[in-house]
Amino acid sequence: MGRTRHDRLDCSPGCAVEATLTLIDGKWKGVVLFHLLDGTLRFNEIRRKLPSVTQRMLTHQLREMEADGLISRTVFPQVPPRVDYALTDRGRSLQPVLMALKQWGDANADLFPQMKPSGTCDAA
Amino acid sequence: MGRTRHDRLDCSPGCAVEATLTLIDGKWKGVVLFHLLDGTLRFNEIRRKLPSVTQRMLTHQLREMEADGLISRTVFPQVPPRVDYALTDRGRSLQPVLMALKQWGDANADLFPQMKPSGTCDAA
DNA sequence: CTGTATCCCCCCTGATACTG
DNA sequence: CAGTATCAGGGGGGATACAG
Repeated sequence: MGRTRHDRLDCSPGCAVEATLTLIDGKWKGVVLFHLLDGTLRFNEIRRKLPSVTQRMLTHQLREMEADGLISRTVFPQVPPRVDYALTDRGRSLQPVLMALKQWGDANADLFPQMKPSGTCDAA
Repeated sequence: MGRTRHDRLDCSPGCAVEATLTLIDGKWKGVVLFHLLDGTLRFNEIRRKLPSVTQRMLTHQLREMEADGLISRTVFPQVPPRVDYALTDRGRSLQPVLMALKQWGDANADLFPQMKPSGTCDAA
């Protein structure tokens, strides 16, 4: 079945915290969602924004987020193929969470020596 | 060295999102931080709040959060031993992030069938 | 009470090649 | 362009026993 990823949930008052985390952790998910806040993106457009993600992993993470109802996947029957990814309403509702994560990360950039200051990135 | 956990960081405009996630994902970290918002806790007090965490994992996660400067660890040289865990200023600054995660989780509880409504948990 | 130490397994993740 | 298939490795995580 499809819900095995959420088995880590126990039931304590803070379980909703972990529940949300199970949806957005996993390598790249947070960044992908963040970029989709700006609008629909094609597969390779997302790929270009994540310099070191592999094709296999990106596909996998996108499929999981689709299964969780966070993003939508639209296939255009063309040659060459075209697939658009966009946030669903539920995915977009994560915006406050994503912005909180980003703001904290920027404010504590000293913890992440390999993270360049916001705005100086290669994908900017 | 101690920073290998953060190797997943690439440099794209959303990298701060992933950066923050590397600190609070990992099983139980989010919930532990959430509970520590209410005040200092002893090792076994935390353990009681996480019904299914193993001793080994809890120790490990606590050590990582300590290394990341999110929590402080105070050892009282007593028999039996006593160890207090508390949020550092940096850890407490995660409050907006943690609350955003919790609010979203509660608002989307339908995604997590095994999560009982907030307030009905065994540890309440 | 608060941990370490040891063993072990599964899955996440990567590398590479192939396909419609 | 947008994937899938396959092989392989490393580490996250669990169970259990032991220690100060």
